[in-house]
Amino acid sequence: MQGIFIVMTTKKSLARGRPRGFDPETALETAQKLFQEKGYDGVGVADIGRALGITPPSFYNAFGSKAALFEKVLSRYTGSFGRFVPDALAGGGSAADAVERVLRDAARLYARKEGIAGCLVIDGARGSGDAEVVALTGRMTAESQALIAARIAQDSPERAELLASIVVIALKGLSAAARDGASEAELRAFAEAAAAGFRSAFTAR
Amino acid sequence: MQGIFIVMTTKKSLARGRPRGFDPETALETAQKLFQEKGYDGVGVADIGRALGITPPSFYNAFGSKAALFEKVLSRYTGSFGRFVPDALAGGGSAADAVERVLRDAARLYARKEGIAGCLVIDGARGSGDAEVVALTGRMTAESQALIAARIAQDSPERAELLASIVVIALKGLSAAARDGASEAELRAFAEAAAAGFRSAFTAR
DNA sequence: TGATTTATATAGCGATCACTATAGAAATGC
DNA sequence: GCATTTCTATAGTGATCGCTATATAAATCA
Repeated sequence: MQGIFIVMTTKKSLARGRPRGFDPETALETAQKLFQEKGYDGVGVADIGRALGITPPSFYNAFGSKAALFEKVLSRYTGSFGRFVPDALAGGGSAADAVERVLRDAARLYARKEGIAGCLVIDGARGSGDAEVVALTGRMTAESQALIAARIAQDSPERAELLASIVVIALKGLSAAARDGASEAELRAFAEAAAAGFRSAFTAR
Repeated sequence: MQGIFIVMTTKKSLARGRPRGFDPETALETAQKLFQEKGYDGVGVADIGRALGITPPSFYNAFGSKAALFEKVLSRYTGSFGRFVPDALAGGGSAADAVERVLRDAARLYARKEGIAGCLVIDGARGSGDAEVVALTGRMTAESQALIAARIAQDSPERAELLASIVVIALKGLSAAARDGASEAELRAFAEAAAAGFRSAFTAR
């Protein structure tokens, strides 16, 4: 009897002690919006607490630290919104076709919607004074770049690294421009041009 | 007699009072390096004072405020380093040729040299909590975009605005990537691809 | 020399930051 | 009922931020 319960409850705990007054998943969603609007340094723990209706001790009991919360938010982000990169790469056609899908999707997804614009991984910690979170987002960007390079390498193993860096620089331009208020039409126009430019670099030689 | 002196000395004053213990022009240069390394929010007045060997009262007596100093630094920046945009636009050939020069020069100039990378106007205040300096750099970026649009309009008046936004998004990508540590080879490869992409967008239709 | 002007340094202001010590509230196990 | 466990709020920690009040040092003018 007991064994069954133990197996079924390894996740949520047996609800001993006072229950939480807020939903951690909702909290991650709220924190993601805040981080994406104002950047890592622009969001204070007090801001998050106010948005969630909780006080600092509850925050630290649930998440450990501001940096740890940001890491959880980033993980959630790459698992949902950020899936468009591997998804676009997984489609058919040449590497140039795959890159074109990546850039077009980025233009569509990065465009401002309800106050949110750009990529949290690329720009969420940009300019932050916290070296730890800057390094974290840098590693995550490098991981996406590696995914892109791996796809390009299927068609052009020699120049995959350099060609992938071209795509990532374009994504950084799209994210920065979106955060600066560029319209979706402008982002789309750039994505088309960048895709054409990539195709010419990809085809050349 | 007095009138002549007044006209001749509106700038440097007649050296009444105790003279400055530091050179304001050198201070602007030092501050520019600091702002470009760490961004507006990343540089404290104490940092600048330490680098110049002066104390806060001297700083505020000379520059008024941190934001005012940043504005002076930006003005100095656009008059020297930032001249590459109007200079590249002023050359011959088509608008696509002019844009290609802009992008190539940006790749070369934005690449990290002595710890400095990217564009101070584009990224110097990115993510800052100071709305005033963010608005200032935004206006300055818009001015450069207007210059680019004006050149494109000579060849393609209908689509000049959208085409100019493509160029600025590319510049934002170059600046962000340079600050993230991209090599000059990567920046150049992107600039070539972006120039080719712009040419295809410019020629189309 | 003495008054005036300007720049300097010491010290500290109020605000904000991430974070925490302490204690009380709300659940379960026995 | 009572102990245990967990989450909660009040209040405040030390550090850092941009900036300044006060007083003094160093120059010129009369």
